[in-house]
Amino acid sequence: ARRLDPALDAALADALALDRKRREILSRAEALKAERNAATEAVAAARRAGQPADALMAGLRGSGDEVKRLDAETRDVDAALEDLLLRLPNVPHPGIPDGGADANRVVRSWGEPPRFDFTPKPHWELGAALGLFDLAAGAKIAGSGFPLFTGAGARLVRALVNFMLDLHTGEHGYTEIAPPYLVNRATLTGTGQLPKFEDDVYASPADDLFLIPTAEVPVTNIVRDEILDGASLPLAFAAWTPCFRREAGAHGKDTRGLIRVHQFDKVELVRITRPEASETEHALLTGHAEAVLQRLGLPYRVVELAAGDTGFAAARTLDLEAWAGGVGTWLEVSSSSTFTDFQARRANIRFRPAPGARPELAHTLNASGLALPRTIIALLENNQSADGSVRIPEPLVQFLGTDRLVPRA
RNA sequence: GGACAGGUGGCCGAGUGGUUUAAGGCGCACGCCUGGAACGCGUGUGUACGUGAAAGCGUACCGUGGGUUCGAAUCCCACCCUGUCCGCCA
Repeated sequence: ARRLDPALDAALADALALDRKRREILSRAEALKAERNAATEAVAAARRAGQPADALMAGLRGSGDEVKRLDAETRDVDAALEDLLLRLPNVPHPGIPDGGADANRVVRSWGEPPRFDFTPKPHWELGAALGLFDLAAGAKIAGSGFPLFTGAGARLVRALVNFMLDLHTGEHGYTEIAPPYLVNRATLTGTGQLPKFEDDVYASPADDLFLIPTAEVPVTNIVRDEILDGASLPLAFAAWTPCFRREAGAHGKDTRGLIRVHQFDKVELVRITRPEASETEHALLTGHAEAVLQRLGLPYRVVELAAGDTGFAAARTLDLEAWAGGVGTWLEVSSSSTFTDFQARRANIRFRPAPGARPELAHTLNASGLALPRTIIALLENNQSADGSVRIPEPLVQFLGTDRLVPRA
């Protein structure tokens, strides 16, 4: 109800009805199987005793048909119920605001948006003059929204990736992962993209594989169908991957330059935790993403999403929005979410709290740390000078080999 | 892509239609033994669903999904994965 979607109530009612039906059929099937097992055992006992069992066997002929019919019915109901349940979103965290995107609230901000004594340029103009990317070439090769970075721009991508990975693995304690970029259905179902959002991901139908929209997908699924040792938690993984998103219907507004693209690089942070730790883990995780912005000296604000603006799988999401001084807007460069046990239930991710104790569902969390194109936008636009050159933040200098990008003659 | 061999509990490994309640071993837990330990001996050792207040009872699970049968870890079919060799290839 907090998601303001009346269809949810109907779906819940359907699910409850299906569950009742399933239990009823299952009870009948199991009672029949218990009978059959006893009868079968009688046949075995007779044969062991050397007595003829033909009469017993003849009497049982055809008795499995009803079991088979009930099993088939159970399968059908199970499939219908599962499909329904897989399309239900997570329950919003009780602490977040009701309402849609207009109810989002800024919880804190860091840094000061730069003031310019000239008219700042948007990143697509800066990038063209600096020779950092060639969007026309990308469009020719693949299509609109597939950026092609060149020269120092390509090296800037590599520099950011190296800086972020070194920070998260070296100082924040993450284990680096280099995962597959194509994944199967079970994996995408585990993190919540399937079955509901199949239209949003690129696919290779001949193989029934999908290009990852985020490293969250392969990395969270590392522990799918596992029972983890409670003492090993929390798990913390950092992964740099390209991300592929169809962004169907997103053309037009806010898509200029690198703002919204079909392929982009991102460093992703994933944490697998005990349920009771997930709220403090969420704060810790968000801080790890914020550290990237702070080291780069990029002003940002932290926005807590209202229930109606929170994604399908998340219970609570904090967006990090960096100020972009050229286009003059806040750009989402990271989304830090706790999924409570939503993904863990779908992906069957459990842990044993203590030796010998029953397994429990873990909690999963992830945050971008960070997405590259918008970080590059903020970096270029905020650090520009009147002459079109761009100052490079100190942490990137060693990776980029220069502290200033200068327009080509 | 082709050929062959495999996939059994936390691990190793036996098991070709019903004495399987998955042998045996390792590991782990508890107990006995000991001044304490090792050794030895004994007991126990999964997951999910249904039912029940609970104890318990029932059902399913030997890569996955179907099938044959009164009955399947075992027989049949399809698929997935691993290994070895061949082919192709960065």
